[in-house]
Amino acid sequence: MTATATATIPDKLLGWYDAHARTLPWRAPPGTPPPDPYRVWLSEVMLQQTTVAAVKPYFAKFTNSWPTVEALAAAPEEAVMAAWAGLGYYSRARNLVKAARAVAQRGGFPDTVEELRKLPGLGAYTAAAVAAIAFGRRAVVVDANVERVTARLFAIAEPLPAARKAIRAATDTITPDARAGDFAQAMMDLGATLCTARDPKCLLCPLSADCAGRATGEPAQFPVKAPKQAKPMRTGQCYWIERAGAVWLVTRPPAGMLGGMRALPDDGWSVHGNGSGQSPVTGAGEPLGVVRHGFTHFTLELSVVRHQTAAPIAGEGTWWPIDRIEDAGLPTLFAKAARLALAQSGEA
DNA sequence: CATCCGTGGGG
DNA sequence: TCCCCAAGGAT
Repeated sequence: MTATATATIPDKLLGWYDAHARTLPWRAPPGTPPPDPYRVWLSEVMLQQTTVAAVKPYFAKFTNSWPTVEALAAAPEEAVMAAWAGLGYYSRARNLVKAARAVAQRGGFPDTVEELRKLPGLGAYTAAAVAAIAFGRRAVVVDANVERVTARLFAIAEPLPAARKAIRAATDTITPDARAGDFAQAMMDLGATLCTARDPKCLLCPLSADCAGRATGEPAQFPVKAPKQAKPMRTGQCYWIERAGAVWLVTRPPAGMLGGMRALPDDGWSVHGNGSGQSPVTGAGEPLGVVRHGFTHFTLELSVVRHQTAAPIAGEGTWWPIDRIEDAGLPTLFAKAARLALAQSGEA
């Protein structure tokens, strides 16, 4: 019997990873010393529910502006929020600053899952990933890729999210003591490139002979998921208030939707079901059009209304130069609204 | 355990 | 156009 025939699942997977690992800016090649924990942590937080392609330019921008966790800890939160604009899930950016300051305060990153887990923004997944990838700890790393790979490998038929316990236990049984970081990344690479959600490429998979899901003939049925609810529609207004080449911007409350981000003033659509239609300025505005934007749990149709006024504006805010609007760090919804307003004034 | 929290790309 | 999905976490 050959070594290949008796190789274990982790051995086969690590062998595949040695030959096929993706090259990524935050990653060390297989078998080489681990990368800077700061870069591992930063990339893992950015990658939460976010694609590799979307993360790459942000990772470059952040490591360029703030090369170390100490540099990030010293940065104004406002600058970090603005740099994060467009990446989504903005509580990540707020927690990023908090965690960086805690790490700088204690003189470096903790190197165990238990201690990492205490940092804001690090849950079970991220704490395990950093411990394994940056510190070589044996940790059970389960993200959406691993969930899918493991559910197929063991043909786990229980639907998510209830199946998470069984999936974690099964992943634990195949996680090796050595090279746990490479193993975790190998599972994620396998899920991202071969064991994909639709149309898994079993013919190229190093684990196909071991895969109970493939043996069923329909590996793509795993993991089984509960049906999803339809997204409701909400409507609202936002206001492009101009005065002398500047536009009125506000900073949103720290918690809630787009929390802590700079924004155009609006009529409260994110708090109530629909917006009130109530402008912060008196007088009739000029309707510029509608921006449609999909959030996780509802779709928004946001009407953009222009006001030109010399009157003071109620509430806190700042007059932002319109020719520097790109630097305001607006989240995508308001960047779209601003684009609409600018296109309209270009025609005027 | 359920809900909230963004965004862009692919089928 | 619409739906699904992606290196989840906090409450």
